[in-house]
Amino acid sequence: MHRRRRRRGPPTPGPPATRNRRSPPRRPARATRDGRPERRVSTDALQREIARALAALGAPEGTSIVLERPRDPGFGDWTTNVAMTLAKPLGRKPRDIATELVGTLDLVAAGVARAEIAGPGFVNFRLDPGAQAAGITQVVNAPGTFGTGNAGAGRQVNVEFVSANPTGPLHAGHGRQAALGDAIATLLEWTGWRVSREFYYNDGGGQIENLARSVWARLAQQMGIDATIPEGGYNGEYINEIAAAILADRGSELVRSTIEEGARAIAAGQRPHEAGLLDRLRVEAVRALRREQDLDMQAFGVRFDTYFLESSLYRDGQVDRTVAALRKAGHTFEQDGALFLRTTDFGDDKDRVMRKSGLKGGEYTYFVPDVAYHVTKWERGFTRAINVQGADHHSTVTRVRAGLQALEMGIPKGYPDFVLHQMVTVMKGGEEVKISKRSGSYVTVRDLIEWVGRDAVRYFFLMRKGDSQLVFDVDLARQQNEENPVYYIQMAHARMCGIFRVGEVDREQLRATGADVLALVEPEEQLLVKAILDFPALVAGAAEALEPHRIANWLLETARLAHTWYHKHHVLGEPEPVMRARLVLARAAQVALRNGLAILGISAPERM
RNA sequence: GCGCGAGUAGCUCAGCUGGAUAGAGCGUCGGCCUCCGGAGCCGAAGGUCGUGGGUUCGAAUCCCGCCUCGCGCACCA
Repeated sequence: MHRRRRRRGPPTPGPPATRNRRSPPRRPARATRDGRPERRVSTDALQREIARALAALGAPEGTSIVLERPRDPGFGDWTTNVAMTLAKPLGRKPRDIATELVGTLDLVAAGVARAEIAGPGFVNFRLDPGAQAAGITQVVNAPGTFGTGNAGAGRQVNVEFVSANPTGPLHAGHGRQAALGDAIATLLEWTGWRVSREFYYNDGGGQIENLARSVWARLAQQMGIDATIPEGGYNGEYINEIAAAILADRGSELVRSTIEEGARAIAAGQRPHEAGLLDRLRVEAVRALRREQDLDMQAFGVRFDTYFLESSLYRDGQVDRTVAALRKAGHTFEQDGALFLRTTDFGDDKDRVMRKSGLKGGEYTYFVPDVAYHVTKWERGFTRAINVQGADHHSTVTRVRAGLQALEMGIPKGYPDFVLHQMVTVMKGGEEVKISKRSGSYVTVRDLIEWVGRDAVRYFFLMRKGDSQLVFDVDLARQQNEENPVYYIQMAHARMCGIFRVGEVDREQLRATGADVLALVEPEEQLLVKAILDFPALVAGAAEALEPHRIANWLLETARLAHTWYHKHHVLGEPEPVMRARLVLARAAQVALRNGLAILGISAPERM
């Protein structure tokens, strides 16, 4: 799919803004692996009581008690495997330990209705249905913060993504990266990190040179002069458009004569000596393409806090400083006229060239500014940095990290984090849309947005984990029915809103107490309640793993439960306590769906 | 050849960092329904989790070998 992409972005920094900051709910001392803020009250009590009972049983100090949701709801609301993990240390059978544990437990103090032993030694706990539902009152009472956490504790993190070369429009692969990077950034914001979204722009190097020469050739052709796109150049129609724009603007005789000379030089495989004109074309072309890419990202609803230019690294001496530091640290050597970095000292399988030999032009290779760039991230105070890239660039991972280690400036070994995603295939009209590198034709982000809309593009790029190759089914994405997962989820949200609209109840003003939801006893209601209450832990887990697809899956499942509930039970017109309880549930479901969609950058319409 | 990723139901994919009888959607088969807002709902069939070992109370999940597919392996970015 995407070939020579990646490598980063346009200008105008802005204040290192943070968005979507939410007040940080605290997390339990160490309840479950991921903490379940909304259930904290009940699990903390349960946790404490189990710890007390285990101590009485003679369990070793510091035995970790893991409370989990059983996969099968038939097993109860919470389960623990301590009896099995203690089997070895205590030298007893898991079920015997479990039996004694249950006998010692004070169920009332633990806040559970029932405890039972099952399978090889699980202890399952069932909460009172009313107590279970009580959790959702917190959702309606504090809808804005539902799902937020504070694992980040206000620390700074830099998320770099898209970072396309300014050599062409953004294609489907960039779209996946934009959706992924933006969602990861939002996930981190929701869990208490101060996030800066960054786009690194490779506005130097050989690719840009090829771009300038390609524009030159098209310009010449448009003026009726014989010229060909150079080897490694760009053939896309957009080059013609850029050339046409330049021509319309400055097609003077002077320009014409210089172009003629330049075209002859290029044809002879030489660099045109009218470097001034080539430089101008480069500037024009880069500016035009950056503007296009900006418009694409804007249409996609992605905003960056910082656009970082590779050229600035040269201009302000960061590249030279980095090279000097690497030499000083003693990990460089010269060979065959080139300067090498001994990256093999840091896990690379081969030493890498930093500065090309004179024969090859004597310039720095891309990886030097890359290292210099990451040094600036560190120096700008980002103790954590995440790079979202296509898997076709995974070879840079070791290289950049090795370069940072070689500097011996205290940057951690795994810095930065990398999130790599696999390729994208676009299906349309039942067949794969082939890309042609030669002709420069491929599916752009803008094409996709025009075909199916921003929301669907986002969802389809986020519904699979990054490790999997992704098939983007345009025909499915544009459907306006339940087969389309985006439509299905948004419809669930709209339905919840519809209840309030028809009932003429202001859902924003709705507040609840535990007593209000005691009537939520139907199985469909219990399932929906559970799914909603799982949301905060889900967000925490997805943020930690940097896996937004978990949110997408949860949304689909929760939407399903909401539809099921909606079809089976009525809200309006029911007796007062039931209607009241169901309104609370409808509101909680609406809030949970809305917040989940917000993390993925997808709108939550009130009606469809 | 080396590195990374993937291999789970007919198809597309989940599987929450080692748990109980491996799940969902679509498709197939059988039945029900027409209700705040739109054909939705219930059930069934369908699996040697690529494969062979190992680790342990317990493996789709962790380790090793092999097979298949994708991506990468530049003095390109």
